[in-house]
Amino acid sequence: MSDTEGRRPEIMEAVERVCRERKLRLTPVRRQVLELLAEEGKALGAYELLRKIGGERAAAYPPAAYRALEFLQRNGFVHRVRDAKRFVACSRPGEPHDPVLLVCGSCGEVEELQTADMGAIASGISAECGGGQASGVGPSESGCFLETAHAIEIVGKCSPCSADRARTEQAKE
Amino acid sequence: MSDTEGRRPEIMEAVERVCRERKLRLTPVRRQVLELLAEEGKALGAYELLRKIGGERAAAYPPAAYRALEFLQRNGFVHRVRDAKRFVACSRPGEPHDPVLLVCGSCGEVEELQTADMGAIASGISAECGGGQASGVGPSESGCFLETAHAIEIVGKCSPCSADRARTEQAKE
DNA sequence: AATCGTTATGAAATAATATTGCAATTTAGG
DNA sequence: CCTAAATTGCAATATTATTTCATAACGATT
Repeated sequence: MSDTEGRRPEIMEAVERVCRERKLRLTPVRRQVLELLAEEGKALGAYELLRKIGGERAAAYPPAAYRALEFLQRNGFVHRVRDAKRFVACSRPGEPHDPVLLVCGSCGEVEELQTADMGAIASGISAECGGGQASGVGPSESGCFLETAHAIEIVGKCSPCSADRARTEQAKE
Repeated sequence: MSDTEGRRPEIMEAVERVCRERKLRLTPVRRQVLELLAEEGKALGAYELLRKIGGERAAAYPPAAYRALEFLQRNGFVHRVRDAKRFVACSRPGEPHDPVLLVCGSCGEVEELQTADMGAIASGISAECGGGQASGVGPSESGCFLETAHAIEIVGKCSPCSADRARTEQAKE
């Protein structure tokens, strides 16, 4: 179902290695947030994480979660899913990449596509879109927007939800 | 700068026509919200709109804005920019399309690319991403996620902001 | 024109998400 | 040990968004 489901040990190990290499401080809070995300294998909200971390007590202290998440994002261990207002463990921590996130508008499931070449995707999109409609876009332009893209979110409907809907529609008849 | 800047009359006319055709009720609040967005030609937040609509009075009544925006979105007259928590007038109201939004992470400027074929973009992306990394993705799969995509947001950096940064970096030297 | 079901609006309250500012502590490095 | 930088604790607050219930407007049909 998820990219990281059941991969907690693998992910934690990779992140620890990267932190050693880059001399990053994977403090207890940061580690715990990442563990929770890797364990769940799905996108969680900041307040969900807070509740899991410290029960009633920590729930009153949002900045703890946001700060840990900020660190994890900055270093590519976690991606922010803006559409769903959630955060998800990166499925390939340490291998720097710009994420392409598929967000299911029905169930909130997030899937992460891997690419090292955002530029190629960008070219594909701007070619498909004609390129002439929006100014300053497209690989041929200087200062091209897409060449500097750093995050893509696609909202749609995942396979299970599509199936659910098909079943529902059928039931109506 | 923006897709809709200075196009308010044109946009309003198109929307009014579509509403007549489809027997949609473009009530005063809905019209006003759309006019504001078309006039500004950029993405605005719900509370910004509230303040512009009714001053202090309406600022205390969020649902008015959200309900109008919901109607406008549902009918394709406005797009929601989730990343920026803003809303922007559609540059081609009435021509149904799935939007591809380019959001500048620095200044919040939103540009709308036009495409009638989200599927082609999706194919491009999943081909570029290998398709094998994420399960259930890619045109070859049944129940493919991307074929049902209905919104794409790309966060990056617009040309002016890229230029700004270049200048700043230069100044540092 | 009266009725009726649907759709839209008014209003208060509250939920959910996110940030700011400052003080205290911890850490890494010299 | 000492210092500068990074991190954490904590309170308060800002911002965005939704829920609930009651009232009002619309429009199709009689």
